[in-house]
Parts: sequence; C-alpha cells; structure tokens
Amino acid sequence: MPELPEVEAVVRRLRDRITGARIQHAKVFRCAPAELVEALPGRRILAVERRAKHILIRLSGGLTLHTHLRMTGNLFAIPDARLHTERARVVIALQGGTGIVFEDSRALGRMTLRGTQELDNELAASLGPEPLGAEFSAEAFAAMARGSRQPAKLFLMDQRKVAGLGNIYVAEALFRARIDPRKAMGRLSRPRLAALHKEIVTVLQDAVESAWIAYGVPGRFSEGESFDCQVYGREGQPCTRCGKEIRRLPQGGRSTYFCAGCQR
DNA sequence: TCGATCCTGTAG
DNA sequence: CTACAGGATCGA
Repeated sequence: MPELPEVEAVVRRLRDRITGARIQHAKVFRCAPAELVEALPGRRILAVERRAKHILIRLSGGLTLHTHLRMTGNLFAIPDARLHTERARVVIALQGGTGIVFEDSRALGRMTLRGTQELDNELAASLGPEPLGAEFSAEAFAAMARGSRQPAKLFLMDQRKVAGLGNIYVAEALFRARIDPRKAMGRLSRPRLAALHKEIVTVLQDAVESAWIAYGVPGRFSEGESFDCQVYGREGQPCTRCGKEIRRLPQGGRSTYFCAGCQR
C-alpha cells in the first residue's frame, strides 16, 4: 500500500517517539523472524530513517532494524506495548512502556535485523535517487530515460530508476505531466521529460503533506482518503481536465489509470 | 520483459 | 464465487 509519502509519514511519526529509547523486549507472531526476540533487547535506538520505501531503525551495535511495508504493512508506536491488537506481527517494548508495532495483514512485508553497513550497501546498489533529494536532477533523469524503450509507467515503477514511487503517484505524476503511460520513455522530448521530472517532485511533495496527516497511526490504512487523486481509481469518471473518460489498463500486471484525452 | 508468486482482505 | 489490491522478486 504505502509509497514514499506514506512511508515518510510513518517515519516522522515514529521518530520523535522512539529515538534514544532502549529496547526492553520483542515479541513476534505468525512467522515473523524469531531472531528479533533474542537480538533486540538492550539495544538503543539511535535514529529512524527512510530510504525510498524502506524504513531504517538504526540500533546500537552496528545493526539496523529494516522494515518494508509492501502492500499492507503499517508501523507505529503505542503508549503501552501490552495494548497491541491481534493483528500485530511484531511488538517491540521500550523502556518506559512504549511499544513499536508492526502490523501486516497480507504478510508480504518484512521486518529483519541487518548489519548497518551491509544493508546500506545493498540499498545503495539497488535503488535509484531519492526523488525529493538534491541528487534527483532533471539532467540525471533525462540521462536515464535516454534510449529506454520501457513504457513510462513501468520505467517510473522501477525502483532502480527513481526510488519510492508506486502505482498511485506514478499515475498522478504522468497525468499532471500529460504523458501517456504507454509511451516509451526514451521517446519523450526534453521538455516533456523536464515536465515529468517536475511533476514527480511536486506530486510527492503534495502527497507528503497530506499523507502526514492520515498515515502511520494505529489501525488500518484508509484508502485514498488523504490524497486527492485525479486519475488513480477513477475508471469511468470524467477527466477533471478535459472531460474524457478515465481508462484503466493492465501494465506489468498492475492497473494503470489515465486519461486518453489529455495524456499523449 | 512478461507471468507467476508470495499472502489475506474486501468489494462486486 | 471472482477480481483486485498504494510491492517486489524470481524464473522462463
């Protein structure tokens, strides 16, 4: 479920409440990694960071608690670790009573303990630039696009190209930039690429603002309630820009929503 | 570069 | 019942 903006919201919420705390104990449920129970107690939480859609909880002793929420994961703090629900897959109790809870109904997500250096190397090798970071320049973006025959949608979904985008914000960025998701990336003109680059940044910035309000809280993610989508999930509805009907088509096994009227 | 796959929940 | 789900990886 969550893309970069939602993961950022999770991290911001968590950061203030757990940084500096010491771990008392951990409990795992439903085939979550048992090693956490033994390895976590006594360690101090040094920092909470985000890289793309990855959540990195830095621990003393050169370790990082690595969480990926995939489709249905959620990670949040509760005032009393004992009060977690049955949905929890991992509960980490901190000194003082606070609990860190990892929920994941579909169990596609992962929470694992890794060596910090090794993990960071791995992420650096497998992820493209942070779209909200300084290294994501229009020039670098255009350089990657050059020669690519991948459809724009699939190119943007690839975490090695731009890290952190997912199905919703790819659709929204392409809509804002008026680009057909089926169009080969390498065939976009320089101005279109520049427009797309800009819209990727602005759509994510807008989404971070709204996701911050609605995500990373106990319970379930609520669908689309935080961000006002123009095309995602709007099959059959009229385009807010040109009035033509929003269409849905499968790309890479996922649904792509777009307006054939004004996305070319 | 596609399709299957990991899982469970929910909507039609 | 089937289809689909805001993700990512693997093998053909």
